[in-house]
Amino acid sequence: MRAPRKEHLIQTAVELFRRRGYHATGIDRIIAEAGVAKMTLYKHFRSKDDLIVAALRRWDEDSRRWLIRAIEERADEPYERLLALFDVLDEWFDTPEYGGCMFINAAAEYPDPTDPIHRAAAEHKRLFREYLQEQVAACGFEDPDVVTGQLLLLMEGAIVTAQVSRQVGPGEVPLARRAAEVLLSQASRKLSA
Amino acid sequence: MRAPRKEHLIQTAVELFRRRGYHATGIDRIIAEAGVAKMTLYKHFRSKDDLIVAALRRWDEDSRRWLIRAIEERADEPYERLLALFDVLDEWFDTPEYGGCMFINAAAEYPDPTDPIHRAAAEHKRLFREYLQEQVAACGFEDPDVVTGQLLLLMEGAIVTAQVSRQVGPGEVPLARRAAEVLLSQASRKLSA
DNA sequence: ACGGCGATAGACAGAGTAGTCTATTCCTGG
DNA sequence: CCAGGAATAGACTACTCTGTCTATCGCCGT
Repeated sequence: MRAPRKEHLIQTAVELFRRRGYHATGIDRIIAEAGVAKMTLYKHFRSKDDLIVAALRRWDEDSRRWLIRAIEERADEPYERLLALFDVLDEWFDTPEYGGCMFINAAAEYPDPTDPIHRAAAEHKRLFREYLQEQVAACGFEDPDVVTGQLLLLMEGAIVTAQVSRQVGPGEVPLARRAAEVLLSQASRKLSA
Repeated sequence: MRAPRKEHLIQTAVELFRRRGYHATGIDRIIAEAGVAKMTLYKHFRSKDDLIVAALRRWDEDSRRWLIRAIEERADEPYERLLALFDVLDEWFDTPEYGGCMFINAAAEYPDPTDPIHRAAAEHKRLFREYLQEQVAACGFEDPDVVTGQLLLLMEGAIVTAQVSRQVGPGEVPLARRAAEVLLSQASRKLSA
């Protein structure tokens, strides 16, 4: 085995940071949960911040992969995928331990935009935007930047609203989905398919 | 004077929590910045959490007042106010020390929805929704809940995107505003005015 | 069977945390 | 001018934090 401890450490860190937040999660808690010695952690990571960045990168990959796969399981056509995105969000929000988006939360706790942690969060958003924009472009919209940006606004809005106003939501997602349908139907396309 | 120290303390706490976050801001820092003794703080607040809640309530009032006033300075008609909201957001995002929404950030650092801090954050969102819904209702939309909810999704989405992807934004706000225009124009009204 | 290496537990440093307490000082009302 | 109450500085408790260091243990291949 190469570095199963490192992997396990990152995995544990992801879970704890997601559930409890960054400042609120101590190193001691992480190593206890991972069943690993402190020196092992500091052999693999220079600092806690370093571990946070690693956790963000790992969750970036995992969550994007999961999200994209879930979307593509539900819809083959790019246009339907844009709407399926919201159904997948719904599924996510319904998990009992839902605590918002790990990357938004990271940007909240590390406000300095030049901080590596904040940058890692921003990078995640950039990468998901790339995927979404591909789908939008495949639909033949005239202004894919605009359409993508608007869908992302609805998505982020739903994520945050579901996080802050937990119980209230009879469903932000149906709202977001309906809004997306209207926006897409009103956006001009290069050719009518 | 009745309790100017308490007021000043809350004001200082608001600024520090907004700029640096909650866990990252220590009691010592707050009293130093406010030029106040520690005992004075604990005479007025039972705990740090108590102070956080007080700061959130204060900022809830101040920010809502500021936001509503800014909207109503720009537009007299409810319909225009719904759009003016986004222009006001733009102004807000353009301040150099912009660090996102204090309430979203609080919900991120205190994920437990039963935590008084989290609840104070949710309460702010609820109260602003009330105002917005009045404006929407005044426009005569058939389903004011839906319209309000969709506008809020765009608003929250813009707030978060501006926070996370700082530099990138050639403007989430124009996007959000255009989306709002489309959604409003497509929503059915009871009577055509 | 044994040597070596990597992980272990856990002590430790140094700073920082929230919150309590005391002794002094300052300011105000009578 | 003086008494009283409130705010002050700052010591202090009891933890917790990140990060370092050491001494021991266990497992591996040879």
